[in-house]
Amino acid sequence: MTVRTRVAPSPTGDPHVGTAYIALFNLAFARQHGGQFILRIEDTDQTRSTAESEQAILDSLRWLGLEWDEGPDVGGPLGPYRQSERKEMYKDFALRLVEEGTAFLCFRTAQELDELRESRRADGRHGALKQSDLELPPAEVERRMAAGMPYVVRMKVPEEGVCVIDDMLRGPMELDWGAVDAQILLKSDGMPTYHLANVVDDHLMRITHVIRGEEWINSAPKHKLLYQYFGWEMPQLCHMPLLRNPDKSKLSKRKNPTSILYYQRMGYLPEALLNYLGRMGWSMPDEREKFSREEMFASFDLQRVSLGGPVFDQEKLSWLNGLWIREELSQEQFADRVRAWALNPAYLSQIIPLIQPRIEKFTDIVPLAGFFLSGMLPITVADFEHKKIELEEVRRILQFSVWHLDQQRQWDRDSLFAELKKLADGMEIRIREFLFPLFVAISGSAQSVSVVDAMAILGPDMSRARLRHALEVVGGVSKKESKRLEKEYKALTA
RNA sequence: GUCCCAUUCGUCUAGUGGCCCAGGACACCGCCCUUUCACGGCGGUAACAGGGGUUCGAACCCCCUAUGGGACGCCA
Repeated sequence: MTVRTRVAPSPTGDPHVGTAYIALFNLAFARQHGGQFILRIEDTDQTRSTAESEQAILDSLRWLGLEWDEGPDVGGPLGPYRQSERKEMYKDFALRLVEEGTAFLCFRTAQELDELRESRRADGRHGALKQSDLELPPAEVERRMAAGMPYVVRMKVPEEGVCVIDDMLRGPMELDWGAVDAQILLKSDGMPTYHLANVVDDHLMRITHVIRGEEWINSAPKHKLLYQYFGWEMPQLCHMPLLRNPDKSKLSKRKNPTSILYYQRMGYLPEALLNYLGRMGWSMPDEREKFSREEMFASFDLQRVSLGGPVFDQEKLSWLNGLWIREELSQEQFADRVRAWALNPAYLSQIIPLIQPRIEKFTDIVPLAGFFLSGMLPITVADFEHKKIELEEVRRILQFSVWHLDQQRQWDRDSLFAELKKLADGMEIRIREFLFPLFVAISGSAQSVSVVDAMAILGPDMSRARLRHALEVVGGVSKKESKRLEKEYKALTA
């Protein structure tokens, strides 16, 4: 038995807890059955992943105690799409379907596609585009081909009827073919889409079980059809519930820290975080709350997964982490863990250049740089008093910064400074005044080391969490106000 | 909008037709322990989304409604 999950690097490169969540259940299931667990990083688009972001995912999973097996070599877990012979392989598979008549070349332009979808919607039909919608007169095809216009390979999809997908937890699910697009298999740049790569790889790697997030249910019919077209056996599918924000929406960084790196920086033990993820939608037969990876694997039973999307509750995670710290660590181990957490050369060497020029004695270190070892800072609204900036303006600066930094992909000090400067200029606030609330939010004080350096060291999720926390401390932004500000912000950044 | 998936205390969950006027955990509240606080111990508030069936009997099976979420890309 071979179980696999696929992970996509997030655009910001942060390893997502949802990734670890799915990986955990794949691994548990595989280990329980003495099978292999294969991890693949999927990024045929190559817009998200960099060598660093891929490495960050692998490192984070390893930190959590999740391991994976090598399996049959189909490019390895990292960047198989960079290899040109792979690209050719997928192309060959796609063309094979074209020859067999289950896929076709499509010369439609992006604009035409928009119009087609628009008219379908206007008619009140399903939005899905089928082969019949996409067909062009033969003469037009010839003209476009002769003109060297780009084309894609699409799979043919039944116009109507239902497709039954068997889910290990949900049983048979009936999906309507009418809602399924004639899916693109090969993009005009010759790269496979996820759907094609997914099916081809799984087959080559002899995957027998796929455990993935619920968001994939709707593409299961495409996958099933591809298996049929190729004449391959399809793996068993299992769709796990999605982790949720406190407001029940899909866990997202705008509402909740999602990066494993954040929980690391926050001082959670990997065992505790993994334990907590294991409690999301799953329970031990004896309902105990605290259990190790090995204990979980020993009693694992996929049927005990409950399907309601669990809310990721940091408070309960903290309680569990406290349990692990108190009950599982000797004093020696405790010391080792703290060293590994932050009192290590790699972390300290980032901080030292910032504080060394500013202190007179070592006892100055904690007052000046203690915020590097803290979680949420104990700040109050009084800390934001400033002789030139009204509280209202503080709120505006913090809110704009939160929005702006949410979209920030590069998280080094120079890009951060450049972006914040741009924002300050747009708001017509002098940078030194603009930065004041950020200093308080990030470091807890207006007299501190460079705030952009601090943000770079603390990382995106910790920085964002502190800014959001600060925004709450100064009274938050009402819904009405938020709408008005958003308009203003959009005008600024447009 | 269309399709799909889900729905037990605020949150995580147990529960697969009688053991359930629903059990545990976090959070919250109270008491005890204690020179403070925390830890720990004890106790409390608090839920089967609603309506119809099926059945001697329903949190559990079926249907409808509601609510939440997800998916509808040359993203994954």
